[in-house]
Amino acid sequence: MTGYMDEFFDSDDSVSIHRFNAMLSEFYLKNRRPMPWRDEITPYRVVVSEIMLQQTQVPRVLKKFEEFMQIFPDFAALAQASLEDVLRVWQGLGYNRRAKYLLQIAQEIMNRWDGVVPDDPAVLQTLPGIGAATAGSIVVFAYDRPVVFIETNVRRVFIHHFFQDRGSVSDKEIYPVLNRTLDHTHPRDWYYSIMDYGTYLAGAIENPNRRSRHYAVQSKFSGSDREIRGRILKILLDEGPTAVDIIHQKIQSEKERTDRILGQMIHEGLLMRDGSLIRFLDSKDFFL
DNA sequence: ATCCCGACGA
DNA sequence: TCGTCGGGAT
Repeated sequence: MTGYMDEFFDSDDSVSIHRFNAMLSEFYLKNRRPMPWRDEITPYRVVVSEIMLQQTQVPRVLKKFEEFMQIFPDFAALAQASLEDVLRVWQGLGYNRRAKYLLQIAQEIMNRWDGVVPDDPAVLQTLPGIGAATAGSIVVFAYDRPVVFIETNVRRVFIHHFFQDRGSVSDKEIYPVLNRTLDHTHPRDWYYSIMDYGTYLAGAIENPNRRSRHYAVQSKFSGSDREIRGRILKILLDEGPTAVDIIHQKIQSEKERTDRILGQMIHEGLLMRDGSLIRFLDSKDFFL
């Protein structure tokens, strides 16, 4: 059934894929980055690290991870923590919604999954704050199973090597190549090597992800709502429940703007009004 | 000043 | 599909 050209391209692919994987493993042999969630692997440590790594670079996560593990050593401990406790440890990692997602994940793992992290990406994606990329990475890194997922390093490496002279490369195009390249015998190490090589590439050449169809530049932080949200969070962590007037005073922005931002944070389930005070939700306020 | 980065809700 | 969400490094 296969014509001459099909066979030609198939064998050509095999060769380039084989070379690529040989290059990867050679790179990894010399440049493997030690990380606490790689060197002592448990499903809990994998879940926590992957949520932290969603939008935060490795060096910043490295500084927080051990502290987080000391304070919340397992799902049981985390599931019983207050949102305020988790947010306090989370300080500095950014995107604070993730701290709440992580707390909810721990509660759901304990109560619905008997304390066991599901090994099915589709199931993991039903948990809050876990999308396709994180679901795949959890299954790969916790259970060493060959699941295909795309995140920034995968994207960077594959665009660089397999879409050399292309622009606007979509993830849809990357999936089939990734699927054929993935090492099904040692998927965990294979993905580790992709992560390390991708990070190396980021420093060595212009970011190939600029040629991804999904690449986007984010608005600047200084003067943004995000900055004010961060400051509101810090006030509440330092002062405890605080009157809206006091928050207005400390934030020093237009009242309407501060109110709008407070309203969003309440809407997201991070904060709540308690009489005239603003405070963090108690776990019982959102417990399943 | 610019760069980076996955999930979610509209 | 697009806008939003932090904060540190460079």
